[in-house]
Amino acid sequence: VSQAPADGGGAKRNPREDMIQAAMTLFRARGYEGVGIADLVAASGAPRGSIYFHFPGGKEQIAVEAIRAATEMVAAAIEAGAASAPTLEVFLDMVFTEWAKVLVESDYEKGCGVGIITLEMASKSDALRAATEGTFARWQGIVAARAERDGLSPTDAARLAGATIGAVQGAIVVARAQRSPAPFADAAAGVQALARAMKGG
Amino acid sequence: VSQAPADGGGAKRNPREDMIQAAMTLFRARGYEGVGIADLVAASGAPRGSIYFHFPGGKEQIAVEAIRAATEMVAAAIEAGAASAPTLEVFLDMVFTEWAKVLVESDYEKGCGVGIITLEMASKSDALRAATEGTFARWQGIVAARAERDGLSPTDAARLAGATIGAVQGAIVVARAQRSPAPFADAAAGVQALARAMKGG
Amino acid sequence: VSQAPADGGGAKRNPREDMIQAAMTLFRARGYEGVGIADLVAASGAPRGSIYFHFPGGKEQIAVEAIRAATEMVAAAIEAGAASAPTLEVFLDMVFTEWAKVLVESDYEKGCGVGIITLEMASKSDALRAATEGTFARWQGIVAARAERDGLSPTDAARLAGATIGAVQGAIVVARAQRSPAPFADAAAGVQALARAMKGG
Amino acid sequence: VSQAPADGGGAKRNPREDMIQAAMTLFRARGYEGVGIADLVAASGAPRGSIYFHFPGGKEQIAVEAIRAATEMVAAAIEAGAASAPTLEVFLDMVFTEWAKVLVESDYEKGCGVGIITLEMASKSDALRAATEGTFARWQGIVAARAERDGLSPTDAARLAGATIGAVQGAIVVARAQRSPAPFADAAAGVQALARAMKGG
DNA sequence: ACATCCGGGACAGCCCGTTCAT
DNA sequence: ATGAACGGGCTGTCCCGGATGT
Repeated sequence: VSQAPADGGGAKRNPREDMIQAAMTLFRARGYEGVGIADLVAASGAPRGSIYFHFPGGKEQIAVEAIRAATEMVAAAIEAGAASAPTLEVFLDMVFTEWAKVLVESDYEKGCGVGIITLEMASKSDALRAATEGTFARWQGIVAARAERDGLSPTDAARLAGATIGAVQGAIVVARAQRSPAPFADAAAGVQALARAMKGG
Repeated sequence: VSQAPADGGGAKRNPREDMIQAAMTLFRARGYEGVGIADLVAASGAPRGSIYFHFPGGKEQIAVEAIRAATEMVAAAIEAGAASAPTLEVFLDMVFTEWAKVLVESDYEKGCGVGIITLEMASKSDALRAATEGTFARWQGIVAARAERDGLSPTDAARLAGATIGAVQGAIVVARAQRSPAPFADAAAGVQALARAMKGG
Repeated sequence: VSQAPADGGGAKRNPREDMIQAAMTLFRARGYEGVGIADLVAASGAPRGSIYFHFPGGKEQIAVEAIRAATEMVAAAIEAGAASAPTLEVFLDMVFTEWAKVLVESDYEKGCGVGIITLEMASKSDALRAATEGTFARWQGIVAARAERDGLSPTDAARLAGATIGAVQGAIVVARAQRSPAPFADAAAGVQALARAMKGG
Repeated sequence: VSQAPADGGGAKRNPREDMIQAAMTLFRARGYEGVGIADLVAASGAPRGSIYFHFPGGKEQIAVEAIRAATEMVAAAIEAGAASAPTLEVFLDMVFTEWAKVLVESDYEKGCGVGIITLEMASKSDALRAATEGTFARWQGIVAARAERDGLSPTDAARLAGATIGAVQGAIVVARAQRSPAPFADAAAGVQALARAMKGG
């Protein structure tokens, strides 16, 4: 990244970073077990031989780093929304709308890589489970902070944020099964009702 | 196993049924790709040689039938709750509480087999995706019917039911990541707020 | 084996047996680590897909069974020599002479598979080490029995047999390094001297 | 490490020498194929990148130099024994006793690196085979010289020395298989009988 | 109808010995 | 003299058919 001063824009960058990007993309669609190292190599264009130089921990380490990257990428998007939205309700709507758009525009192939890795691997690899744990806590914290900004108590804000993060994950599951964005609207309704109740009460 | 009506004394039942039961159990914990045919054979005690006699469609067919069996098993539990609960709010609480109990008592190993298969396989096998689609619609229908019984309009009932089913799936994801039942409480709060708003409005 | 009634003599037999035979041959020349599963498949003509049906323990199990087969094959040869030789000294000479012939005729490629596996794997796999332990004890027992038949005490016979088995293994090592049968002559001289001393004493 | 003459305080010595020492140690226990470059780097602490600067011939060259170093190290020990022992018989006993001690004290992990490389690589690399050839000739020469000093003819001395070197190699093999020092006693008996016969004759 | 042995490629993740840019 | 990077090959295991009984 640093030593590419005059790069038109389409050239290859760090093979290590390419691998993580490819992992994020493929895990989102096909899960951890459904993606092989060979797929990651093919998708990233990274050289096969240096995988275990960059990632001595193997596929699991790649996934951990992909989870971290995805965590920050999504966190940045949520934070941008939280900063730009005039009210909490608008912000929450943005969250569900944006996720629905991701699903629809990818023809329901792109889900949440962290969610799928959680379900597949939580019982098998504690390293992966721990990585996913941090992800949801991170996202929840951003939502809670925005909620507090609108006057909610820390307790209420945490609860609302937990409901939001969970509702998104669930909507992704049902939306992919039904090939429909409707679950996001349903989920948004629940979270919005909670937000209103907390504000009104 | 539990509803065996007149079995002389612990003898083997239908090997076909045993396989489906084993598949349900294993898929819930480790996902579709994480469970091999050998695991199913070992867990079910079914004869290895006749798998492709009973299930010509192979592993995918086993999963489809396991999804159908799980769909009906969970549907029966939800219907029992819907019939016994005095109010919609109590019923909704029961749903989240029961699911939380499943997670906690299995040390967060048992999730929802349909949810995990959805995320893993929706992009790969339309047969599996279609099976999961029916599952969520079925469960949602039961919840919606109970909501209508409490006076909600069909439109509101469907939305509330959709929020409920999605919130459960999402809570499972986050609960497994965090090894905590808290996400179910958060999710319940959102759904309850929506139910109250619909009743009050 | 059973369903090949009218087989001229050169046709394929049990693929399991073929694999073990190939393993014996290849391990003798190149050692355990120097021979891959692919080599065994190529040399034996056995089907690749059923290796782990016949040998669930993998390469190690193949080696254990190859060691057992080699043990018995050599034991049979030693026993034949022990039975046919008129005196202990003639028998001992036969042992060294026969082994020297194996080395020379194979251009010093064929050694003792058990010896090489011992040196390579004794510190890594106790299953393999234990298999080799039995091999040398078995061979030593045959030699000792022949020595007792010539009047040696059990103590002397065991010692002489131990010296013989060890001397053969050592002669194989040095002969392969020097591409010469001379080490067998030297080794035989030592063992013969011991036999004579025991008889004379 | 031990003979470091004027080293300020435990600092690193020649990385080239460290690599050879590590190779000797590891090859003795696990063989040539069983030791990887990474193991050598880890055990020696030498920088990974400069291996092919110091050893352009790669792993094979490292092994050749390790063989040469081991040859001289053992030769020095044998020569010391030959010089100090009052008689040929005492000297021979020392050889077997010392080797037995090496095996026992290392829990049968340390063998003769030259012997194992011979068996593994004689058919694959003539460079390695040739190196091992010189080793055994060197050791044999020292033993023969000591035997001549006790009055044996050059012919007898060479034969006795050959028997000795071979018997040691063989005893190492059997001792590692059986986790017992007994093979050294058996081997010593044979060689001692030969020495006595030659002297007496 | 039902069960079994065996066969069949393909590919999984991992690690090897080696070389390049500096 | 070296950290970074590389192509190839390792063992193990996958899901799945034929051939063969019973």
